[in-house]
Amino acid sequence: MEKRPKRVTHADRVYTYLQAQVRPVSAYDILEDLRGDGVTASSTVYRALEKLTEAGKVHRIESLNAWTVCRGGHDGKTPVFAICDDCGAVTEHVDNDFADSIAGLSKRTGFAPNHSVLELHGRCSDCITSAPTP
Amino acid sequence: MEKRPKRVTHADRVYTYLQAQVRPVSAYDILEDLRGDGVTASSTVYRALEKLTEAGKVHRIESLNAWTVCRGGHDGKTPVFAICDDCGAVTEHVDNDFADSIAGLSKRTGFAPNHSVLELHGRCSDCITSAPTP
DNA sequence: CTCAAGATGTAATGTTGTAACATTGCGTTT
DNA sequence: AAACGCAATGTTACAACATTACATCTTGAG
Repeated sequence: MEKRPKRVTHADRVYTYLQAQVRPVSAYDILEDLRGDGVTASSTVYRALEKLTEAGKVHRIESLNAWTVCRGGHDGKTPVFAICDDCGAVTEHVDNDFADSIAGLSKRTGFAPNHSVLELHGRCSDCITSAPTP
Repeated sequence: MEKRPKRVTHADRVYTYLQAQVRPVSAYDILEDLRGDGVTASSTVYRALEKLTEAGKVHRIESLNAWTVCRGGHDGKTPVFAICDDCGAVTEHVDNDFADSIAGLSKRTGFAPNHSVLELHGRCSDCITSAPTP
């Protein structure tokens, strides 16, 4: 007797797709790649991304206009993204130092942070190793 | 021997305009407001913004797709922006804690940061005071 | 079964940003 | 003055990203 599965929504498909990606992808990339699965409109993709973001399952990388699955395992803590401008790799970090920095600035200024965008651009260790700067 | 003044460019006009704004504005807002001064194309605005950004005179707020004049006085240090989602006010901070956090993450992971996007969204102290959360 | 809520489709539109190439203004060189 | 070089600007078109309004379909609760 198998349990009747909930219907598979496009949000599920988008999530599965994002899990398979090694880099952030744009909403329109998602659309193109999921057309074969019946996703035909950008609005559907954005609705899926909105739900997944609310659920904390995906993140938007503001400085790339792109989306990535959450690989952080952070519990409400702010993720920090390290973005390699050479190879495009993005790693997600949960970092208490940053959390403390935010708390400190908040305390000093009276600003009450709600959601933070922390995105570091540079070169990942792999790219540095394979092609050191002259 | 007097130094010949360079001609007034649209980049100068954009800079002056941005200095007069209390919040970040979009490139197309700039375009609309400077039409009377002969700025007629988005490309001109973007070229101006690119130059000013390279010169460190303006910043792009990634999470708002908007631009603001530099009010930080940081010397190559990464600015942190606190963005009030209620009133739209944005304050720029130079914060050594954040710089240390970046350095720490870099050391631990081997990632070499080049440019960082640090944008905190929340409520500013003014908005908190005038309408405390229930 | 029926209905309400949610999911999706459709189509249009809005917003942001860039590319490619022509033209202009102005100082320097000849 | 004429020719030249170069940066700034204009023009046009388009790419990329995102939202909106409304119609239709699906599903689970009652």
